Amino acid sequence: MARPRKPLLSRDRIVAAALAVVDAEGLQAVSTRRLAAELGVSGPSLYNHFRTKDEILDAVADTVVAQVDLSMFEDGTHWPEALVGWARSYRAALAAHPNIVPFLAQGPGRRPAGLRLADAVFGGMVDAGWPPAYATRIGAMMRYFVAGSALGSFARGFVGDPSAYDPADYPHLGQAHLLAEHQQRVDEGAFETGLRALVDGLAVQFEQLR
Amino acid sequence: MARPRKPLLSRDRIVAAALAVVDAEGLQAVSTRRLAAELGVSGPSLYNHFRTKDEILDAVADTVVAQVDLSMFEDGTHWPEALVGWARSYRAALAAHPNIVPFLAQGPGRRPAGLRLADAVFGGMVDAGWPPAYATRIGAMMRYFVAGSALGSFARGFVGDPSAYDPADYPHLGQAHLLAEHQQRVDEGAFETGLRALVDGLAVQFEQLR
DNA sequence: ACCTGAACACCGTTCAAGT
DNA sequence: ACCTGAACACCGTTCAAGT
Repeated sequence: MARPRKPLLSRDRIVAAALAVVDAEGLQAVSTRRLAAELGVSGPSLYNHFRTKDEILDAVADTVVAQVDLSMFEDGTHWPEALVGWARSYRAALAAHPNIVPFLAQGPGRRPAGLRLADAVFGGMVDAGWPPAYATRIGAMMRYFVAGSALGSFARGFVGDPSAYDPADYPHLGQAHLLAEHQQRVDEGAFETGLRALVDGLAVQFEQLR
Repeated sequence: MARPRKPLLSRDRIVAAALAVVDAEGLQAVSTRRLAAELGVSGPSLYNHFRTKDEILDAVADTVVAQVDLSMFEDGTHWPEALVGWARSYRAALAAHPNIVPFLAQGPGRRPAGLRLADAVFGGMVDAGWPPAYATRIGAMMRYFVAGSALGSFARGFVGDPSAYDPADYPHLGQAHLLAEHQQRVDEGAFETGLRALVDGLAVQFEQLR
């Protein structure tokens, strides 16, 4: 076949195929040969569009982060509400593609969507009256919390079998086997409670700065 | 050589070798052949001690989590101080081996050290007067925050080169290139500020429950 | 029980060759 | 410029064979 007169591939098609595989089967299922097969080409073809496999995953991560709503930092919303709305949108974007999160949260993060996000939060907090050093820390701590919550379910860490928790070893985990059953409710409840606590706690510090 | 009269390997030796490779060169540098070479045996030998490579990494993750200090939940420390001390020890344990964190935070988490940790926090919060549903959420949110903070540096996400931040694209990132330089201070400051906010915010909720 | 080498079905990436 | 097949140096894991 050699070179077709119209390219068979594009960066967008490759990224879409990679995201589909990541979502359906996880990070480890993504291989250049697998993606190529999915796209009807041979393995090395991908290297005409990306320099490495990691660059493909970087682009996938970027499209996920690009889904995060940042409008609340520009429309005059008060900072506590802006932070809450943004964090929910941020978490929703990551939770929609949980398998890419470990890659996303590790990488160097100089991806455009990540920088736009950092820019918006920082600007929003400074405009609201936070000193720049605090605005930086707020962006960082929210990323810790959101990435951590999207990275792996807390509740899924517990098996549904009660016999897994010997009272001699784990005296307080008598009800832990119920967590798996209510995984989503537990994780969302923890996220909301933590978000509330973070923002309430920041309000305390904001007052002390006046 | 076949079977030696004294075993060449042990689970502990394999785990120690894996942790050393993870720390020195990252998760992707860990391969069964590489570990075997490091231990002076051939690749398949490892399968006499672990069923899969993931089981080896599970054991590595468990030894890291086992370093976390849980004593503050049993010695009568008031809950806000207990939470702060525990979170610092938790973060320190993970930050000492950042490369294992993505694996650790993702896994099913039915590792003994993880269960002991969950048991201690839950028991400590219930003893302090928190309703069980809240105690669960507190354990979960702290894990989100600590894992997220250990997973990847926030500050390292920014390049040290000022020209990377075109003011037209990122109007508020004019100083962002300084972050890389002060990476550790920035990440630790964000962790401490976030931890303070979380605990202060929880105190507000604790009052409302009375 | 615990080690070995050979083997299977994979990887990411490079490169010369084709149009 | 953009595709191909062949090739290189790797993987995780299984298995029969040895003591």
